[in-house]
Amino acid sequence: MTNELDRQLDLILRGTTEVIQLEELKAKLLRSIKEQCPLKIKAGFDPTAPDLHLGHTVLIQKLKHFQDLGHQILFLIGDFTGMIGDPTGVSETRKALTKEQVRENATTYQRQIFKILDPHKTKIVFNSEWMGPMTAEKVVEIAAHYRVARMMERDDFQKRFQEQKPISVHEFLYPLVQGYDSVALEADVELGGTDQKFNLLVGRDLQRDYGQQPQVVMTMPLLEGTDGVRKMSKSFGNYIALEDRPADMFGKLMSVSDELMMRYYELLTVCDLSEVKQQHPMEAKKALAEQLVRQYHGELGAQEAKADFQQRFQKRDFPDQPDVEVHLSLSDFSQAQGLSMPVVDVLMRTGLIPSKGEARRLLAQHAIQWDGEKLTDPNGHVTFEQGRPYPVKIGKRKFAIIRVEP
RNA sequence: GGGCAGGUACCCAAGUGGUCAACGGGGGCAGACUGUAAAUCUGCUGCCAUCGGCUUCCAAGGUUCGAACCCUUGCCUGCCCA
Repeated sequence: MTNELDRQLDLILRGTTEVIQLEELKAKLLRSIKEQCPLKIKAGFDPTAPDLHLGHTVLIQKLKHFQDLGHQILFLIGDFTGMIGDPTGVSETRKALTKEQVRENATTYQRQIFKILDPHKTKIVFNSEWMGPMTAEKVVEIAAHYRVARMMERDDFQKRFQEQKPISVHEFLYPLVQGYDSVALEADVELGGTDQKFNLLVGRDLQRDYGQQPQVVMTMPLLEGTDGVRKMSKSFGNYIALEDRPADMFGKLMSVSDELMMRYYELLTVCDLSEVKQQHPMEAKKALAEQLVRQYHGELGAQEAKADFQQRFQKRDFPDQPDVEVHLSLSDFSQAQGLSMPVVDVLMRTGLIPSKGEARRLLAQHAIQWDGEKLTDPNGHVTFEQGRPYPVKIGKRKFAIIRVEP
């Protein structure tokens, strides 16, 4: 039995930042083994961001570990919490999600997480289930379980308070609701990023107050985004989404610094790090990109992405698949000019450039290659031959084909 | 309820009557260099345009030849006092 405990602990503790309390975890595991009763493992997710990225997978992989060990995964979608709003200060008015949207987002979640988790063994729950019908009386009662001073212990509250930035009352409700979710689910363990530590701990306190065994809290490191500095997040734009096109995913992974690559290896794979270090960094990076793309897009996607990458960037060739193909017709040209058009207009037609000003800039900066030749005149024109495809390269990474149809 | 401070481009942040499409930093984009590395260096970074024009500095009014800058009201945020 101790063997089984060690075996489980080994996998569970891999990569975790902190476990509160380790002894409690051991006790729970032991009991679970003895009584053959799986532990309830809870992790909460925001319903407004069904666009999962690699940062989320650190946590999901950990859930997977628990799942493989036979425990019950509770994948909580915080639809109720999501309807109130998000606790990041400078928010605009957020639209309440409709039931349909929530259901839709849930489907999107499933599509993504089931690339990692086993759908048959994963229970998806919504906190609106118990929070929705809750009376105001009950809410007040829950709120009475927690003190403002303790609330203010939370880092970001404290920081914002000191910086004289706004904190809304409902933001205090956030940790409370999240904590109450643990009560409602009778969670044994809750997983979260290190930034969630405070919220996770509130769950422990509330469970204790409600006469339950407090959950064990496990925090996972936050994965740095592609900038290598800030945590991966959609709002920073430094993320690699699970549903990024294979080529994009591959490309984003390749442009990451060597240092960050090691971090990704550490948190996203089970590869032996010392072996990785033996390789040439570029080879190692390609292997990483290939491995991750394969996980989310399959073998074929991985191979295509790799080939596309090598062609586009390593050989600097025009890719087999341009980003867009533009078809012009004779009516796009004025009769007086024949088949000639200002370059700026042509570039706009690709939709790959936000404004004509941007197009001029790119021209002035020698970033436009037309049919194999650099164009540098912002006021220049190009002339077409009917039916012939013209390859255009915009900057380093955008490719288009333009053709005049009869 | 009262007093005070503040709301400027994607973010931070200068500017406080004309020389402001608005200093600087971050971010982004591009070029050089490369392993599409990262780091670094350089340039660009409201929109349209050949000069030049057009729409911006929370919102709406107002003063003025002229306002991001002054006045009024409103909205928003923080602090202090009750």
